[in-house]
Amino acid sequence: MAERAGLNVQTLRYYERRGLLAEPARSNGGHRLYPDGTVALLRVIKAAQRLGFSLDEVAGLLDGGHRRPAPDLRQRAAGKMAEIDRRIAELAAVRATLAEVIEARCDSLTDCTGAGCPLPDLTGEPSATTEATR
Amino acid sequence: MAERAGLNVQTLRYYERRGLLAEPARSNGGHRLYPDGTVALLRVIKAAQRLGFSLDEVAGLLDGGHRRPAPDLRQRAAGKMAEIDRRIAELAAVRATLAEVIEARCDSLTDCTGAGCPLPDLTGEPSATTEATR
DNA sequence: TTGCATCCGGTACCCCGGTACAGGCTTACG
DNA sequence: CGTAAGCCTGTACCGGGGTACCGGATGCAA
Repeated sequence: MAERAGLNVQTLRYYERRGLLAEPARSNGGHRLYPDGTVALLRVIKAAQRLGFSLDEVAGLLDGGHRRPAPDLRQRAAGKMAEIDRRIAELAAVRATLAEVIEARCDSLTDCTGAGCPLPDLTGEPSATTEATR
Repeated sequence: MAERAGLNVQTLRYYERRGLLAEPARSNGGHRLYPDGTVALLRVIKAAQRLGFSLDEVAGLLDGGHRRPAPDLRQRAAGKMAEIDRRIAELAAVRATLAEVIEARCDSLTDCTGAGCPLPDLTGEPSATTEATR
């Protein structure tokens, strides 16, 4: 199974523990007998992960989807998209600050000689300049 | 010290272990006596962290900055910016796919009835449709 | 001097998504 | 029937950034 799905055996068992895979039937000797469609299910799980859902969230999506025809997926996708937008915005802000650091030719975290170095602001330091400007 | 810097005491000791703070002098009884400027240093560390540097990277930046006048900071900031650009690009791709999922009105991860549902593609599933279209 | 807050070192635990290893049992193939 | 490959459970570990708890020692003020 693991081979067919391109996953580690331990990962399958991990998913089982996390509730993503139902406990499968067993052979007399105790070996897991996976039902048809398990490969497809695992691919769905990986796809959902790539969309930014955590394993717990994927478990919820799978459980919900089986019982109700629920518009849950759409709702959760929308929520996830908002979350991703927030993360993108954060990263964009960080990126902008890094650009300033580079542009100001900052040369040290602690004693930057560059003009317009944005580092003092970032530290929340109550500098003379900051005080004076308000 | 921890109180003045707004950090947990354990965090200070953790930074010491990680090499971000030099081992401070001790009182007779063994209590740490932090030198002046430690609050400022901790603020710098937090600022660098906000810029996306890991603790190891911050340690490197601090060490380097003390000895050489090195343009290291600029170089590393540029590298970090590229890294952040990559992460933003990944998130943008995920965001786009989520938008498709929402637009196609997908209702289930496993049995989506929406037209143009992008999920099959994501799973890497060798579907009949996919086969036919090439 | 006494009392209480705080610090000390050491160790263990948190989240997240897995991965590895040990020691033993089962299954499939020849 | 023998043997090797593969599975079984249980437990421990990875990385990153901390946090919590323990028993004991210290520091400072009244």
